[in-house]
Amino acid sequence: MNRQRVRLIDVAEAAGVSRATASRVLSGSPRHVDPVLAERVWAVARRIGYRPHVSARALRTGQTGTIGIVVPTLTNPYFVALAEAFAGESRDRGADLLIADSRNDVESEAAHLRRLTDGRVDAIAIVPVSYEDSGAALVEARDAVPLAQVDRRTRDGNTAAIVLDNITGVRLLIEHLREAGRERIAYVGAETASSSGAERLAAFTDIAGEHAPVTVVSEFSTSAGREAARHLLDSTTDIDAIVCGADVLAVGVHSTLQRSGVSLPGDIALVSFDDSELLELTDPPITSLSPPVGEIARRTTELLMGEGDAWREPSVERLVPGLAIRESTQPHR
Amino acid sequence: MNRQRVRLIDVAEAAGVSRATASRVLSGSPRHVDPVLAERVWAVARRIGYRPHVSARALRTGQTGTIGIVVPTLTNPYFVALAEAFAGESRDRGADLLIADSRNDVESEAAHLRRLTDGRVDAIAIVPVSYEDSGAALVEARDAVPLAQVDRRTRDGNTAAIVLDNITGVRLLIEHLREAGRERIAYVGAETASSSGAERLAAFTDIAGEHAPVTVVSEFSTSAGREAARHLLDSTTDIDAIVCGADVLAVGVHSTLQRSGVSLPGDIALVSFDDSELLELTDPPITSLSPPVGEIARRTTELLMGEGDAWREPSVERLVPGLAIRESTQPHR
DNA sequence: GTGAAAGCGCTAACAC
DNA sequence: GTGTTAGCGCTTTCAC
Repeated sequence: MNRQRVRLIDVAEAAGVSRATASRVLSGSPRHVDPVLAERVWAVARRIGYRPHVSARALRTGQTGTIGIVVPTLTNPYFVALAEAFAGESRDRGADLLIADSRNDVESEAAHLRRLTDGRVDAIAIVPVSYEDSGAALVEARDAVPLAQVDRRTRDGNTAAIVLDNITGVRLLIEHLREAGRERIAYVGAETASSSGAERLAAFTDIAGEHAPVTVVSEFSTSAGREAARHLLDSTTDIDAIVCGADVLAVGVHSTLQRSGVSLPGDIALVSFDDSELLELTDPPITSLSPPVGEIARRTTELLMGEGDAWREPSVERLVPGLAIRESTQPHR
Repeated sequence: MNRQRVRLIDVAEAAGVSRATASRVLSGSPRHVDPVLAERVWAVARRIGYRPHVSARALRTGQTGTIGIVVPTLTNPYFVALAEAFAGESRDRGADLLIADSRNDVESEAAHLRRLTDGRVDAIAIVPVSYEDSGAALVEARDAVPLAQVDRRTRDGNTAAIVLDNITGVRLLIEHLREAGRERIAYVGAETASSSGAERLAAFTDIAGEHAPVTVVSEFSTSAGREAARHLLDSTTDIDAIVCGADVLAVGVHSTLQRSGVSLPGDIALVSFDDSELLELTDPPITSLSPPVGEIARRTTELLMGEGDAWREPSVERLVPGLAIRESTQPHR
C-alpha cells in the first residue's frame, strides 16, 4: 500500500493551529509567527514527516523552485560538466535542476522547451543545438519564462547569452603552441551550425593567418575527428600542430595520428577546447582550454534568478577560459 | 512582458463550450463528446496556443506524466546511455523523463529520491549508489511511488530489480578470451559497494578459477584503473588477458599498459563490461559486453507503468548481454 | 500574531 | 452528450 501523503492540514491539526499558521511557519514568513508556535509546528512536521506537495505549491505560487537546463547531448562530457555545474549552483540557491537532452535535434529541443514552459520550471538555461534553427523555439519559450543562452547562441534567440571568450581562447592556444616552438598550425572544427564553432574557426583564421590549413567536418564526433586527421595527413601540407574545435574531435584526431605512426607531441602537437575527462585518457594526454563552467553556471543562474529582466536584453557575456597544459604540447627539444 | 498563460477556460469560452467539455476533448475522454464540438475545441486550442498547466493537472489527477531516473553519475557514459534509453521509452509512452545525478553520493541520492517523491513523478527507476547504504532511502521512496532498481541492487531495497546477467556475461567474456588463446586471465574491479561489482567479481573467480589474479580498487574511475594496471604489472604474475569490471577502469588499464610498452592485444588482451563510447576511442578499441540498455529500459518501464504491483515484489530479472568484439582481443597468431 | 476563506488551473462526479 | 460544481494541497489576502 502506498502510504497516504502527509498534508499541511495534518500538521496543522496535530499542532493545534490553522493551516495558515502552519504554512507561514513551514514556508511563508516564519518571522510573523510566535516562536513558540513555530517550534511546535516544526516539531510536528518533522515527526510526522511532512513534505509539501510541489504541484500544489506551484499552482498556488506560480513558482516551481526548479530551473531547467537543456543541452545538445549528454554524450558529450563537456555538457555533462556544464549540467553538473548548474546542478551545484541550483542546489546552493535551494532550487532543483531539471536536465533535458536534445539529442542534437532541433525538434526534440523545441519539444523540451515547450514541456518545460508548461509550468515545470521557473527559468531555463539552454545550450542551443543550432545557430540558425534553434531560434524560433527559444523565442517562444522566453515569452513564457526567463531564459538565457549558454555556451552557444542562436541567430535570433534574442536573450542574454553567457559564452566562452573564444577569441581569447584561440589566442591562448596559439600563443602556447608558438611558445612550444610550433609554427605551422592547422585547425579541425565541425560545421559552423553552432555559434561557438563559427567563432572559433573565425578566430583561428584571424590569428593563425589566412593560409593556415583548416579542415571542417560535418559533426562533433570522434569519427569525424578521425576523418579530419586522415584528410590532413593525406594533404601535403606540412604541419606541426593541430587545434581542435572540440574534445570529441581531438580524441578522434589523436587516434588517427597514433595509428599512422605520427609521434605526439614529437611530430605534431595537439590542443583542444573543452577540457573534458576524455582528454586525460589519451596517450599523451591532450592540452586544452579549460572553460570556467562554474563561473558560467553562476553568472547564468544569477541572471535568471536575480532581480530584474537582464536576461531579456539580447547581450553576450564572454568568460575567459584557462589553459590546462598536458603532454600533447611538450616543447620541441 | 511575459505573455499571459492561455488557460482551459479561454479555450472553452472561445469555443462556446464549458470547461468540462473542453477538458474532455483535450485530455479526458474525447469519445464522449460530439465530434463536431470536439473539432471546434481542438481548432480553438491550436489557434490560441493552449497548453495545459502541468501542476494544475497533476494536483487534480495525482498523475504527473513524468517518470524519474536516478543514476550514480552522468560522468560515466554507460549511465548516460541508460538514461537515454529510458528517455526513449518514456517518450514512446507519452511520458517525460526526469534525470537525477547522485554524484556517487548516498546522501545526495536520498535527497533526490525525497524530492522526486514530493509529487514530481509517477514512478522511479534507480541505479543505486551503494549495495549497503542506499536501501533506506529506497524503501522510503517506494512507499510513495512505484520504484524499481536497475543495473544494480541494494541489500534491502525490497523492490523488483532489472539487472545484467553478470554470470553469463563473465562467462561470455572468458570463453571469448579462451577461444582467442588466452589462458592466464586477471580481473580488475572496483570495490564491491555495488551489487554488480560484487557479482562480476564472484563470477570471475568462479569461472576463471580461484587462483586467477584479482585486483580490486576503491572506485570506478580511470585513475583507479591506471593504478590497478600498475599493480598488476609490478606483481610478478604472468598474465595474457585482463577482464575489467567497468569501462572507466578499462580505459585506465589500457592507458597504463600502453605507456609501459605492453602490446595490445599482442601481450595482453583486454575486455570490459559496459560498451560505452569510451571503448571505441582507445587504440586498439576494446572488446566489451554490450548490455541491452534498450531492453532494460523497456522492461523496467513496463513494470513501473503497467498494471499491477509487480515492482513491489522483491525480485531480480537478469537480462543477457551481447558481446561487441573489437581489436583488443584479436587472437594470437 | 492568528484564523477564515478564497482561489491557483484543472478534472471528475454528478446532474440533467 | 453537456454543463454545474466540488475540490486536489497549498498560500495569501483580509479581517480580527
